[in-house]
Amino acid sequence: MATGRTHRPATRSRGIPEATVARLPLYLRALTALSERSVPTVSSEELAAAAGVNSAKLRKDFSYLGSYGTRGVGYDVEYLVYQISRELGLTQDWPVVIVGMGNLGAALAGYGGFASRGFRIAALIDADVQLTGRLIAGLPVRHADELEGIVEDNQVSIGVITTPAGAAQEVCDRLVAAGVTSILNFAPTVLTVPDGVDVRKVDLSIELQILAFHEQRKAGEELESSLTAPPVAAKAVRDGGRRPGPDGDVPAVMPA
Amino acid sequence: MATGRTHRPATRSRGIPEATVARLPLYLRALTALSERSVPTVSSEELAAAAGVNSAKLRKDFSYLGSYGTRGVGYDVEYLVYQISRELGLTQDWPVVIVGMGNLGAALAGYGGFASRGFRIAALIDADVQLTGRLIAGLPVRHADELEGIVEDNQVSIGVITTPAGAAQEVCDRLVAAGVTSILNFAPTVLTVPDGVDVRKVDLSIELQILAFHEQRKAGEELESSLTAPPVAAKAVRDGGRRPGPDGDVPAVMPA
DNA sequence: CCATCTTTGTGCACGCGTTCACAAAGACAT
DNA sequence: ATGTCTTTGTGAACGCGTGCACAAAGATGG
Ligand SMILES: NC(=O)c1ccc[n+]([C@@H]2O[C@H](COP(=O)([O-])OP(=O)(O)OC[C@H]3O[C@@H](n4cnc5c(N)ncnc54)[C@H](O)[C@@H]3O)[C@@H](O)[C@H]2O)c1
Ligand SMILES: NC(=O)c1ccc[n+]([C@@H]2O[C@H](COP(=O)([O-])OP(=O)(O)OC[C@H]3O[C@@H](n4cnc5c(N)ncnc54)[C@H](O)[C@@H]3O)[C@@H](O)[C@H]2O)c1
Repeated sequence: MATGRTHRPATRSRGIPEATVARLPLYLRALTALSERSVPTVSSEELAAAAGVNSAKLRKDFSYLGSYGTRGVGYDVEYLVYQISRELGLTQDWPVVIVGMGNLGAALAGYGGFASRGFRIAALIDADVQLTGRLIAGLPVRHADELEGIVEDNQVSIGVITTPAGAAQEVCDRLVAAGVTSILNFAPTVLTVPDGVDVRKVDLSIELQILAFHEQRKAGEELESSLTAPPVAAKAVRDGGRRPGPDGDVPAVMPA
Repeated sequence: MATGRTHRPATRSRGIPEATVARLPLYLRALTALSERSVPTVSSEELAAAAGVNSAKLRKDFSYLGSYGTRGVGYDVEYLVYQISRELGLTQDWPVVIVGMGNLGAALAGYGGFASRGFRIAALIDADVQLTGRLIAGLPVRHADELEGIVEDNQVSIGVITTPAGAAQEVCDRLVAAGVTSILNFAPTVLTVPDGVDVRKVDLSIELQILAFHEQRKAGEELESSLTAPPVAAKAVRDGGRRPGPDGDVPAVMPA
């Protein structure tokens, strides 16, 4: 997964561990699906399976929020959806600006998963005058000159950067100066920000490189074992035991 | 990140901690930039700053790879680029398929950061016959029926999934059955895969929710400190402090 | 009201990752 | 060579996150 993380050391926001916060959206997604199927209650075991985590971990995560379960029964789905939403701050609207309306920015602008969680696109911004005024996902692209005004007028506190790497720091600085305090950065650069500003990064290239590392390692082990062990058909190894392993694979959130 | 991470317990791949692996691409990026500026050597302090990490951490990370530095001088940039590239498996070509050529898939297909690291797009795949044959980033979209053949013919071991969530597990199963052992998933679903297959996920929505959480917390602290401090006009805080109050929410609806 | 059965909430131990702090290694000047 | 100065490489301590295992809570049935 993708993501890197900002430098947030022992902050332990209001007692909720960072690792737990990162999983809450996962639980919320699973719970929302259950809610849509009108399932009234769910056990930690079931929900954990749906979210792809260990049930003990899930229970401990929920315990940070409070005692919302009923022993012998499980958790009330609707209630939990509400509690987690509230904890994550999703009961309110978060105006967001996207800066850099190239391929990626346009894809994000049209992404439905945005609005469905209370993230409202306040504006799409680009420095290219050719793009100014053009409609993307129904919204007109605004010129970068208007950035400060847009952020201030709309009380935007979250900014998404999808400009080329070279422009990212400058855009970031302007966003922060205008009042943005949370940034989601897709440009492959390290952003420097003042204290109090959160930055999370998504870097596709890094994700692929991590996969490549493990891929290479797998190939290496294969080779090794086929040298040590009697030469089994390589093809069989490639197809290696494909059991529907219950390995709940969680992605990427590393402390920085 | 996008992070979180795979459940890779005591695997400690060849002694290199997972956290270190996740940072190697970061170092590589910084080193590549230095290389392009023809900088011959770099100290752990400088490189750490460029990569946005602690210098002790960087040195420890490198120590897992071997002793590539020179005391009193630093690290040889070119040599380190090569060593890290080799460790990550970037000295070879990795054929990749992208499945689901919608907005996001198209953006990824055109992304330059792909090829620049040895990730070669072997094929773009979509189930929509309307798209079949259409050129995206210079490559023709192939129909999903061809998936297995493409993967086998090109020895593809890395697959990228950018289909809607509902189709992701099925696509994943087919990729794995055809021989793919590493998957980068952009669909908001938990994928179940056999042992030996790595999955990393990138979820924009989760990233935004984590930002929202901290954003809310910041707003809460703001409010708190202005309540603890001499009673400034509460009204001013409500209206002036631009974020809508975090805790002034609806009272809890208790479950049965 | 009591017994039984299910499932939560958590104490505890363990391992990984981070960071500090410093000895040792080497470059460089004299 | 010898001394000084810089910077690496790592031992050690610490803190966070994870998962086991179980007591307690509460539902349910008789
Ligand atoms: N396309 C992908 O799949 C992908 C994947 C991962 C990361 N990224 C990164 O995301 C960023 C955007 O990628 P892309 O493919 O959309 O690039 P792109 O070139 O298509 O779009 C970049 C846009 O940013 C605009 N821009 C440039 N400078 C600006 C400024 N100062 N202020 C406002 N707008 C500015 C440009 O006009 C352009 O429209 C890049 O940093 C890229 O490395 C892209
Ligand atoms: N667009 C974004 O910015 C964004 C951001 C984060 C996550 N995502 C996720 O990425 C995925 C793709 O998003 P999108 O906006 O590109 O959606 P999209 O609807 O534009 O594209 C999806 C594509 O997948 C194809 N498809 C559907 N079923 C398929 C199958 N079985 N095999 C092959 N192809 C199939 C469709 O024909 C379509 O072209 C979604 O799961 C979305 O939730 C998107």
